Amino acid sequence: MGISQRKKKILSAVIELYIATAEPVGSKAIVEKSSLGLSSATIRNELSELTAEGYLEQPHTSAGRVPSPAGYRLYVNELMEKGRLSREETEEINRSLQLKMEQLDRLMSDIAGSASALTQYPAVALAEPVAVTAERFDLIYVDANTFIIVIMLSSSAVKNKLIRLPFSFEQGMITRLSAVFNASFTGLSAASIDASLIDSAELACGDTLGLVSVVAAFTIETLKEAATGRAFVTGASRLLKQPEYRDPDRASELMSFLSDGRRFLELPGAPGIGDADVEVIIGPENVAEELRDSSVVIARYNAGDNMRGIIGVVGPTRMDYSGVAAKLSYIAAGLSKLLSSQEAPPGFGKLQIKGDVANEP
Amino acid sequence: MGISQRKKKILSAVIELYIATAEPVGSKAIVEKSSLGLSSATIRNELSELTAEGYLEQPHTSAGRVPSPAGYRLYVNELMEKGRLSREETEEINRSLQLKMEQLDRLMSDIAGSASALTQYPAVALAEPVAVTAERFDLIYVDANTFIIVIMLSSSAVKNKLIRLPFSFEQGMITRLSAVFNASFTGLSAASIDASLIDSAELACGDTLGLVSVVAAFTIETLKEAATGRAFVTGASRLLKQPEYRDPDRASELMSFLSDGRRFLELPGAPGIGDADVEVIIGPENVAEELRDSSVVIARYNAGDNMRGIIGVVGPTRMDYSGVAAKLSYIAAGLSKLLSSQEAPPGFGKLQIKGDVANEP
DNA sequence: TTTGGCACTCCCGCCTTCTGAGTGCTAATT
DNA sequence: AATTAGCACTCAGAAGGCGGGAGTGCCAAA
Repeated sequence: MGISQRKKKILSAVIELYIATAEPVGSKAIVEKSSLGLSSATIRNELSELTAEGYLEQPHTSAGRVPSPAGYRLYVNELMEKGRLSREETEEINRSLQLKMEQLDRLMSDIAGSASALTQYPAVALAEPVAVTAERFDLIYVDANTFIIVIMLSSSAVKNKLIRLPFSFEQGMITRLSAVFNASFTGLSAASIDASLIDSAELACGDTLGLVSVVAAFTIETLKEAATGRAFVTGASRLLKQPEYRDPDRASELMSFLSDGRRFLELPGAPGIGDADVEVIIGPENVAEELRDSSVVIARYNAGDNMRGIIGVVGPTRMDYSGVAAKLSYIAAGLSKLLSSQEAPPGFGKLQIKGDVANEP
Repeated sequence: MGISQRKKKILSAVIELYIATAEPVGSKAIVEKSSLGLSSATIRNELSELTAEGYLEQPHTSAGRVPSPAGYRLYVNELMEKGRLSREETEEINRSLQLKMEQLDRLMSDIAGSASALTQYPAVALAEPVAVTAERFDLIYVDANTFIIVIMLSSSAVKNKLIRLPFSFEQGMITRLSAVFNASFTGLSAASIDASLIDSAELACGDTLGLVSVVAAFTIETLKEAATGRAFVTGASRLLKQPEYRDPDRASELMSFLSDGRRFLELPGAPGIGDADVEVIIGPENVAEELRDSSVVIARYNAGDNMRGIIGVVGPTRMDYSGVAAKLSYIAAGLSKLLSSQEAPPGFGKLQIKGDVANEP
């Protein structure tokens, strides 16, 4: 059973005022701000019904009203106008997306950084773990004690390591290693690389020095690493600027939660109504205890089948849902496009360069 | 002109009590705690002299005494016993140092993490920028649209990137590129790679597709990247647990400072008395405005000539200098050893592996 | 159904008082 | 001469009391 149109307007007004001021809003404030031609008394009646219905709360008898989680939920689901981004904001986002792609880590932390800067709330960027295998091995002989392992993963990421050993080996051995690894270690998960596989590879190469073990160890390490979600948190200090976190205990609790970014993987609970690209989780809806009186806005990004992840923003329940959602959604969309395009790009590389070099006369 | 032995003892007592309780210490507390057989009246006399000499401060007339920066300085320089680490602590440190070395980034952030966990203050790990050049190029042909750039730097770090282009090229071209880059791009700084160099390289390879530009751009990017200091900050939230940062404004100020880790590079000001391995910077001695009423303990680490850096801890001036200094110094020493040994290691690789594989039956 | 009016509630900021820890000084003791 | 006991004094912080004012709820009139 819905509520009247007028009530919805009033509820929106309360929420928007509260978002702006962080203070309980009274009937008078609504009359002044929202221009529906009603008197404060009428508003009061409606307010008290909205309170009875659970959409608003009263901190104490003679205070104004504050939205309840249910109120926010209604607002987010039905009432909120989709925020629009200003020209400057989209430009800002585009700029940070166009940043260097070299390291995924760096990109993600930049993204988290600009999400945080843009929303003025702490932000988290995380990559969900994905199963990968090694696609291709290249071993580069540098000198008698040194070689480089280069592994290309099924995700198209490339990892490498310089190995310098206290004993020497021949270039031919490295070539053989390379062939053997390409033949028998590709397409495997970390778990399926076991001692017997290593033994037979040693046999195949005629390796008595343990080189196979060295390469295998790096392979395992790399695969495991790739299969681990990574998280980047930025802007935690912005939390302290919000009045609701002036209580150091509260702030501290949330901060500790934030500082272990991986805990964010717990969050995206029941995939919302139709799995919208942006999800809003309000206060008590959160599974994590520490977030019970904070809200989270999450956007998913997608890069082919090889990578997917989340960017999220944390703030007080009184949060500018509309603006934050719009920004995150824009960022996530851009990120998806960018990451997919890396897989099969336009003239990206070339253009990028010309610019770079030109700036370096 | 020194001060009497007894005064020093009293000063130490004040500082240690204050470190422990965070509250101004009175004459009575000293009598109870430190067991020199004196009455509170005697202590009071001494206290008032120490105050006159500037080693102590009085928040207000009828409060106890609090150490002044000068007092802390004296304590750190002369009075403080070198903290000893417990068995558990050294083990903890060793464990985190033995962690995977794969990524320097990861290692550094782990180190910052354990420094912070151990001291219960926020910690920063940073690598000072070092000039590097490319030492060796390897280009790996993957398929007609794809190749991998592998660059070995003078720091022995290896960087790579997968390049996928919307047009095709031949394997021979990649081979030629590789030769040309090894011939003319090694030993150069980012700044000395310019358009004319690229043009002549294009000529030398017969490259009309812009492949040279792609590789050159990545080279420049990589060199610049390597020449940029990196910073990792962890445990900022622990700050909020300290009573002196219960004021959200103060906390917020310091947090913002911390969140830009690079600002730490400003810190190690005048290389202290004899450039000890651990440096303590007390309150107003800090150049950075935001740190004027916080203290910083810094330890340097060194890894050959290729890398050096700092790990540091930030806290209130009332900080357990002795313990923190001991821990940082231990970590820095371990880090130096570890990083140098990577350059010319023992059986490191092999042993590491056997263990790893064994754990994976 | 809406509105003006009015009594009522109760938080918040302000002021006052009170308490107790701690000081500084003086006089007595060793 | 150094140390100690004793005592008056200071002052921050807690506790309590007192309006002011924003806001409510209800009633009666439009």
